[in-house]
Amino acid sequence: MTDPDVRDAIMTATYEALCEHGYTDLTAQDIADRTDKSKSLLFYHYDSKEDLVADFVDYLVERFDEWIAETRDLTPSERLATFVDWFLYGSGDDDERQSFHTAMLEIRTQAPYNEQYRKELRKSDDRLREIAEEILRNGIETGEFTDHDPEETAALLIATLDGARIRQLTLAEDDYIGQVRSAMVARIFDDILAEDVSFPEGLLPDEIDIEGGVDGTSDLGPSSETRQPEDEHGSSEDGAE
Amino acid sequence: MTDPDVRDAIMTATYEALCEHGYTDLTAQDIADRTDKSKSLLFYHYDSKEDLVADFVDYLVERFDEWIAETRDLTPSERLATFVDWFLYGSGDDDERQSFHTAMLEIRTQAPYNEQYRKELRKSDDRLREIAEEILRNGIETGEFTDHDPEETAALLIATLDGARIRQLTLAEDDYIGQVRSAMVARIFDDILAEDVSFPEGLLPDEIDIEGGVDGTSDLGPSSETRQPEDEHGSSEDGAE
Amino acid sequence: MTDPDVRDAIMTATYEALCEHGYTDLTAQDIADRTDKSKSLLFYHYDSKEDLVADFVDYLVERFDEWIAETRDLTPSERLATFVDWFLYGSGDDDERQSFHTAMLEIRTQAPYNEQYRKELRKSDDRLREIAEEILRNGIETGEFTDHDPEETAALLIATLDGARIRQLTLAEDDYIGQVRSAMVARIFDDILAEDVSFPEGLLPDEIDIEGGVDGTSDLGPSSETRQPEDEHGSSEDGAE
Amino acid sequence: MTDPDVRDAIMTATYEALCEHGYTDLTAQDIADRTDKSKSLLFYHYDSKEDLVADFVDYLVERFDEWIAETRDLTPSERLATFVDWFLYGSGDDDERQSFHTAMLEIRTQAPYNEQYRKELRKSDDRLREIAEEILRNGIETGEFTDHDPEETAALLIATLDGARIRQLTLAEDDYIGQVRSAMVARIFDDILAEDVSFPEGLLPDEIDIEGGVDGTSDLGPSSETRQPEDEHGSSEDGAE
DNA sequence: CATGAATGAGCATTCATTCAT
DNA sequence: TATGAATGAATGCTCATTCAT
Repeated sequence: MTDPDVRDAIMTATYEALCEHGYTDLTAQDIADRTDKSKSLLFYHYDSKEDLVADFVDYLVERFDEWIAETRDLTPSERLATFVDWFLYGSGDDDERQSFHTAMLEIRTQAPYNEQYRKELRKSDDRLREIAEEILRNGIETGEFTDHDPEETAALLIATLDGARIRQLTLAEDDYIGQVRSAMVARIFDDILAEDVSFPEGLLPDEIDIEGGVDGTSDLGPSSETRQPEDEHGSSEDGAE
Repeated sequence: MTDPDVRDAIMTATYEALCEHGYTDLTAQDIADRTDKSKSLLFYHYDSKEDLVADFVDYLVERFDEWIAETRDLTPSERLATFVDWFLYGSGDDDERQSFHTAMLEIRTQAPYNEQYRKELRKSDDRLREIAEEILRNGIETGEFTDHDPEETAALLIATLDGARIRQLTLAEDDYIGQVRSAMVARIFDDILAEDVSFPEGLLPDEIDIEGGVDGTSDLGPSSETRQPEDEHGSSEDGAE
Repeated sequence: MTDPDVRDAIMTATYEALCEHGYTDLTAQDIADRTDKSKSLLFYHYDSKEDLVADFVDYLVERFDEWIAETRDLTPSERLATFVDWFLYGSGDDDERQSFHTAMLEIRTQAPYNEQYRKELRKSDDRLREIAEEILRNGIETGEFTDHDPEETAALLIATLDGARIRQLTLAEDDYIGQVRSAMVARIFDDILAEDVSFPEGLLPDEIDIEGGVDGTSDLGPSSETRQPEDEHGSSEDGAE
Repeated sequence: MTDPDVRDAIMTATYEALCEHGYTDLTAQDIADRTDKSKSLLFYHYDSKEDLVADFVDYLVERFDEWIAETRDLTPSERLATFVDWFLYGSGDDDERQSFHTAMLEIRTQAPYNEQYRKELRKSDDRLREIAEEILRNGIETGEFTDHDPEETAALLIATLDGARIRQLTLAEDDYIGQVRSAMVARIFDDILAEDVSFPEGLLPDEIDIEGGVDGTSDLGPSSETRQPEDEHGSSEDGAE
């Protein structure tokens, strides 16, 4: 894989195919069809479909890291809010986002059976927890957050965020995520934020762009616009003081 | 499906097959192999494999309801602790439990693509939320819990529990669940429990027995013993006062 | 494989496909095409193509044993001559016979790489050597053959016969087999046969019928006729006195 | 193919790949991997894989001729013994030799389906028979051998040798070759050798070196040592008087 | 009810060969 | 010469589902 364009093309095609078919029904053909290349080429570049998907997970981590870098300049509470909303609402248009997270959940679901996926996913999750802890720790240092155990809180935070998202995806018809978000602000962040700090309205920076390009010409969706959480979650500021 | 014994046999076989192969690799043959009947018979009783799995989810709800009935006599805080530990630690031996939840997660993962699964799973989830809300509401009534919005709290609680379990299953190597549990007790229950009430040490009643039998002769594991959470979560009472 | 008709059908189809394509280019489809059944059925009855071919070799041994039984009543020297000509000229029409032996040789060729084939082929070869030794031993007992080491002679005999056939198949344009046959009669049998015994003109009993039927309606070739070696080998009796 | 070094490199690689994978599983990649060149280059030098293999057979004949030239100075009975042992035991270490002959047998097996291979193999075989006849004819002239038909005897001899080797390769677990060798000495050579001549203990001259180099730096194995047949065949002189 | 046999639609993967550079 | 990238045509095998009995 000497040519990064080809990898990008395959990764983008994989992303699209995952959104459309889900992991369980993902075939090599589905991926190739979203490429101007042949199915055989996939196996020229990867030893197996599994390898390809594992690389896809890795690719996502790279995109995530790029995105995280963009939030460095925000204050801890802003970063926290950004993090939460990115987690809960993500990037891409609504349908695509749901499709994508569904597919990713399917891949996670295979982790117990699949060493390779497990390894990549853990790598990705380690980054996630590191970032969350870093944000909390910074907040404690700057005095924006009350003193608490950042590791434990990060674990709780991410469990809740992940659970909320997964449940929204797999079960809910109503705005389950919004409900959890307010509860989280009220019950968890209220304890964490210092007296005079309120939980900022979510503001996402440039989204994670799967395609990795800068011009947003990807057909992965209108990925360069700043996303706002839907209105019903706007109640956050009310619940946060 | 006129004969309930046959249904039980098929459901038990499905459970075992799911534990062993996971949903993605579950074949009709796998199920039939765990039965003294033939593969064709499955299609005599169900129109498709999908139908069979959907019925399996329904079957689980029935078992859940039976199990819930057994907790009616506990105090709200006891029921809450029981609920939490059942959710996080479940029934069955350790391996089986994990296998089972992994397989169930796979099925949930299909919900976005599968109307039928979605319907059954929502039914199951509705029961779950009802129970959680009921427990919280009862606690408020008896004064064991402080006044709060039970629906929102239930949503938060379940999101966290679900997220913790899923993350333990799909990502964690360490005792992630234990970490989340303590954080939850410290940050969420502390607010909920009235001044003089502490979070009880988890005590599970008779477990949900998938097999539904009363004699416990099933090979689904030693399912009738009362389970205790592992030691590291026993710290709950410490963190809850 | 409860129904022997199906096995027979598959074996016959395998025989024909082997004759036509050779082992190297034998595909499951080729076999299925010579059946009124589907390709999938082959894998219903056999776990793999390899298993099927191994069973085919076994099937041949069964046919061989049936054929051998028919020669029990001949005198040792007659049996020897029959054995030699069966080995060198075999059954079936000329083209088919060659094709078949070629395919069998390909299978033998895989033995060093394939445990399963090796096992079946050895079984088949053990029968062959047993029969040859039995013939020689009987001849010594009846005084038709001079005293010699039957095991060693059988080894030499079969090596020569096998080599001759293989070389005819893979290399020769001329009547190489005939040449070897006369030389064998002159140089080997001359020593073995007692003073007053001459090597009988080859006379094959009913041929080995791959199909195993009794009516010869198989399309495996006109297999029930008594075969005679081609004329040019008729010189055998000349060289043997 | 202007550069003989490239041809040598490809031929050597082909030899090694054949030993390791056998003909049936020989891929162009396998050959290229044993070269410092790319797979595409093979198709630059040869129109097809088949062409390459055909050239490989031709290459072997060239090596054989070089080797034969070295035996010119021996007496006919010495050359005969050398020829026999070269045929039965060949050159190279034990494993390699077997692997190689197995692969060659696979190629021979394709001859009936493949004009090109057939042509090359016949050329190679013609040389073999010529040499055998030449040795026998010389022996008759010098009086070392009794008068007999050299062509017929050569045919018999080679059939037996070839059969023995092939059977050892594809079937035998025991020392089948040794058994045939003694029988051959006792039953065939005894008739051929003049009264006062005994079959010499096999002595191989410099072996055929596939690589064709003179310095023996090839990793084809320690190919320049004189090989001796295994002990159990040393009984030849005993059986030959 | 119950089943063994049967099948069609796929699917991941392989590999000789081609081609632009 | 030389190669990395690319591909079409197969191939063995799987599995939900059907059906005759």
